[in-house]
Amino acid sequence: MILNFNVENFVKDFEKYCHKVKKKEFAKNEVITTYIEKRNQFCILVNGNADLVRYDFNGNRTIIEHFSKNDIFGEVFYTVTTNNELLVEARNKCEVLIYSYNDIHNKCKNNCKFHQILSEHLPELILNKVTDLNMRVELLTKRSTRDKLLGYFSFLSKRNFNKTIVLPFSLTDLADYLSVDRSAMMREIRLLKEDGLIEKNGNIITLLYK
Amino acid sequence: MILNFNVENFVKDFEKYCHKVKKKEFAKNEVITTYIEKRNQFCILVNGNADLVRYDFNGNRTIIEHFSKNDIFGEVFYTVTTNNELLVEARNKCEVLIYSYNDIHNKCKNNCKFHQILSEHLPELILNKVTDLNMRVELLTKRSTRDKLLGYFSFLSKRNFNKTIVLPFSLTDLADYLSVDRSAMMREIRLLKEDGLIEKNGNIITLLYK
DNA sequence: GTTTTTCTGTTGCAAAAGCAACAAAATGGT
DNA sequence: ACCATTTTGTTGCTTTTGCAACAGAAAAAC
Repeated sequence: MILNFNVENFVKDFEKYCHKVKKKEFAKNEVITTYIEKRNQFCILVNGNADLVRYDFNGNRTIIEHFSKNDIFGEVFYTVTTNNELLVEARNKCEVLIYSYNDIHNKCKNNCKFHQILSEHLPELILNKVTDLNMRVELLTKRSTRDKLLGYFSFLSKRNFNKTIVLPFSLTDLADYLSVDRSAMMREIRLLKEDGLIEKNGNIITLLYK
Repeated sequence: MILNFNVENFVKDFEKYCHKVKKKEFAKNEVITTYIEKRNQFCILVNGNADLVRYDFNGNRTIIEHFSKNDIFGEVFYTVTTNNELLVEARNKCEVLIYSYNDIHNKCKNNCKFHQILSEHLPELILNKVTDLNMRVELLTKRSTRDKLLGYFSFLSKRNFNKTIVLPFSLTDLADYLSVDRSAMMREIRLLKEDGLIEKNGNIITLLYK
């Protein structure tokens, strides 16, 4: 996420600002929060990697969003419309700032700086989510696994101004993110290599076209 | 879209508020705006139906969003990440309020009421887009055409508190919205009927399960 | 009210994606 | 350094989806 709002600085001295905000640690695979109970949590991932994940009734797992350092998540950014479980799971050891709010739009009773800064930047933060979501819809509406892969690779490539990209998660997770079968995706990756469109070395991919 | 912000009243007296805002009419199939050129348009659909549509290189058409009376669209709500054409097309005769802004977050030089109200409600409006987008991701990540159909039907059913729903567009457009092949979708609808899960009469569908 | 166009519904066939299962490689934990 | 677990890569087979083509129904245009 690219922001004018400097999350890093904001997070650094959070204790100065508001004592209602807690920093918590999570081990790998721990559930950081769920989007089903209405606990109104707003979270900042200070360190580590986490995924917003949905499990459906058929046992399929879908990665809705992937979070890394300084990413922001919580129920403000996801008005739940689903019946399925929505969990944020720690991919590895995570440090998270958690703030439970009643109404994020209204000022904190203490009128503290944390909330002041937060509500000032909320539109910007939400607009960033919109950008991510639009990208995701863009990807998911592609008709074939091949186009989803190429679409995702070229998104990462453009964002980092580099034909060589490092996948932010495992191939197993990539399949869950693109919402396709893993083995079919592996087959397609092999065909992309055979067609000379990409080179692959572990989770490092180089685009050879254009 | 369900809003606290009363679009209808807001729109009614827009001339009082700001002379920079223009009302335009569009005939069926006319292009209302495109999201490629950076003209920074913010639009309110006063009357009619329109779709945000993408055409990809294979000629596939995807309906990204469907707009009806009082819906709001424009580039503020869609930070473009794509190479493809993104068009808003009038489905039938449309009346649209169009406002081209430099920076919607800053106040209008005239300090007019239009912009005051607009920027007050912008977070709310954007949050509504987020809800729509999350629903869309939810749908698109479903693995089969059947699940996409059932997911969409039950979304409409829940929203209107009714087991009987009226599809907001043609079956051809529904396929473009769910991002599946039309004939395959028709086949699946037939199977849903045969399995006794739905009843169908034109574009009126009744859910028979649960 | 007639013609033209779009939409619906269906089908046979081809292509793509999903499923299940397995071995090898890599990773993580202790 | 070892063992247990997860991930990668592959394959044969099945199921689902997409494509092309067409006829009838409905809607729009004139």
